[in-house]
Amino acid sequence: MKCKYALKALVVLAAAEDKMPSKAIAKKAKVPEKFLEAILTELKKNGAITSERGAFGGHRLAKPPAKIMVGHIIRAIDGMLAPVSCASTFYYKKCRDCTHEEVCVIRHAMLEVRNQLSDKLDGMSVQNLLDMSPKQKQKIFW
Amino acid sequence: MKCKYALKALVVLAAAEDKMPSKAIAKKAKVPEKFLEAILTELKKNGAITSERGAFGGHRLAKPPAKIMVGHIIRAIDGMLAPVSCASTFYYKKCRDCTHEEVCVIRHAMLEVRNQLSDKLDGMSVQNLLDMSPKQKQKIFW
DNA sequence: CATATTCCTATAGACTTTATAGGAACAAAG
DNA sequence: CTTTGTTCCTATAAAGTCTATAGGAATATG
Repeated sequence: MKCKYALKALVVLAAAEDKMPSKAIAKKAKVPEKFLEAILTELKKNGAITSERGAFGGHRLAKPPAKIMVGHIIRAIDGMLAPVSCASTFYYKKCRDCTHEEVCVIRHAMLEVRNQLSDKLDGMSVQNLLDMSPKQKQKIFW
Repeated sequence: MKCKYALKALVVLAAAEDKMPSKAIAKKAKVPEKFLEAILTELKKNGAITSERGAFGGHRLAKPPAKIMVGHIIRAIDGMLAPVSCASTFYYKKCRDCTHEEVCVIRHAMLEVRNQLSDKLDGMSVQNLLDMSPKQKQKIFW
């Protein structure tokens, strides 16, 4: 959910013409307000969005939506893409239950899975998401 | 872990020449005994293995390892492959936060992901896992 | 009957998920 | 300088999932 909410928020921001307060994003994205606040903070830390405080403050994308990659966001919010930590590039960690990692058949298999997954996810941008929406005036994304 | 343990148990059984008691599998696979017991029960329900009770009982594969698919096992143990339930084929469930599923951009994107994932995982058998192990007498899989 | 095993049920600690609540810090407008 | 609308920060918490552990009933063999 958290990850999904993050992506929804980014799509809303990508479609918006100006900065938006979290309340407005929450409404458009149908995400619990306070929960979204925390997510936006994470997205900011991650460099995907920027924010302005105070009255008439709000959030906006930090870069063009075509440069914000879904894989990057998922890693920031959810953690590793790989099914097992020993097959992760960005969150590598040794397994307790395998001693000969070089020959571990589970690891080899899961490396293949993780590579395919990251190819897909790192090649998919927020702009791509936006483009999946059918062309119409009243934008409904979900 | 659970899923990984299940796959490890299946690889051990695939490499074995005869039925094996759970204790022996646990040792070879380096999986907690009692936990493995529960997993083997699930694998049996799923049709991947058969078992015999009593002294000299044990577990064996229910079919040739080339016909036991990793995707099938993961679904049985972990549940859906899809990142979101609305994009799952076998575990479909409507999201609360999306009303127009047909146009939902998140769902469309995650459908692509789940399709690639299931192609990979449903095309990978326990035999394939076994074949990833380097050829040598003393079989060490992990 | 003794032994080795699967099978079944219950329990439990730690962690993750999915939030909610309350208020401090900040910025703009009147 | 007060009001209003924000972000930002910290704490709390209910529910669920994960990762087992424990104990023993049922079953099969010799």
